[in-house]
Amino acid sequence: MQTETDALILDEIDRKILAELQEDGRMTNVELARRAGISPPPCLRRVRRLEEAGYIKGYHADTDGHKLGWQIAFFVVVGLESQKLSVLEAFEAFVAGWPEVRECHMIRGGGDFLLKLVARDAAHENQLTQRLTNAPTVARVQTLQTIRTSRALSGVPMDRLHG
Amino acid sequence: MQTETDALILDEIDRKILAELQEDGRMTNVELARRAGISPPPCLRRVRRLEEAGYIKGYHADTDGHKLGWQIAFFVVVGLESQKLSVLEAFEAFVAGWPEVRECHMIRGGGDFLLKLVARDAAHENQLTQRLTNAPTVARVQTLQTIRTSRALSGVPMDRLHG
DNA sequence: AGATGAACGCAATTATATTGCGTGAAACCT
DNA sequence: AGGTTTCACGCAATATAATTGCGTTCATCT
Repeated sequence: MQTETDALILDEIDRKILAELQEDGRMTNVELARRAGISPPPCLRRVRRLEEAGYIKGYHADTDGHKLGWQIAFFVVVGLESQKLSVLEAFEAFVAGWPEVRECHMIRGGGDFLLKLVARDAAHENQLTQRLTNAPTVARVQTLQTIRTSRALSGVPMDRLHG
Repeated sequence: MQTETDALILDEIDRKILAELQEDGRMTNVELARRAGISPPPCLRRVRRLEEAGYIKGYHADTDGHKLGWQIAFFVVVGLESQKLSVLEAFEAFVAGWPEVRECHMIRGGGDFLLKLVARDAAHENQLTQRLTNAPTVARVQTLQTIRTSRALSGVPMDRLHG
């Protein structure tokens, strides 16, 4: 789950395991083995191997943000005044301290970031947006507020892929 | 994990459980109970209750897309020609069939979507972008390609929140 | 005070995870 | 070809964990 070593050669069974765990990360190994068509011990060994090689980075419960009081999810495209690495990294470090920032992607072209944030309500969202706008080195802020999400799949497609 | 009924009153222990499972969704109930400060049976009952009430929507393995051959992750802001509900829903249905589309968010303002996609390589990315550009009712396409992701947290902040 | 309901924890049971080991198939020499 | 090494499998045994049943406690309500 952590060591992140080198590349493995994955076969059909490994892909099936990855697909199943991507779908239901809490499935028992017995059930997983049944679906993969092998017995539990080798199935568990494969899972461990995938974890140790970094193909599986972790497991997470998918919680309902709305029910937990986070009414708003929004994306922000942030443009910085500089493309210098030190400035980019400073910005990443700046938002790293905000619990509301759930994702931070550096975007091609230099000096731009796409953030995903959550907020408890509109006032909170405004506060966060303002904080970004007023942040040092931030030149431009574009907010994309989510109205509804029709799809939110975890991971990657697990069909027809190489090893 | 499915029934999605009404709202619950969550206490400190529930929040701790949610926080822990958000962080490590495959933790054993014994360990979870230890961290939550209660014994395993009531801990399991709480987890079931959270699942059944929809606070936990599922569990997923977090796989390494890059290692699995999905070299590129990118976001696309799509503008449609119309804001009519039928058109919006048709677009959602259109992309719902693409395995490369991992997220589809309708954005405030009407007629806009933010998609997250993965692609095996640059050619594949171009193909996907072209397919979107040429899609019926699509008026505008803006691609935001991810260079690197410094943060990708699942779920929501679990501190200082209400029930 | 007595009744009611909710949540706990213990103890017992059932199921799962994990380890050790022998076996067979395929790849690899020589 | 024959011998050897490697690798993954599955069985069987053991260690852990999940789950259930039940009695107790505590807070609330009447």
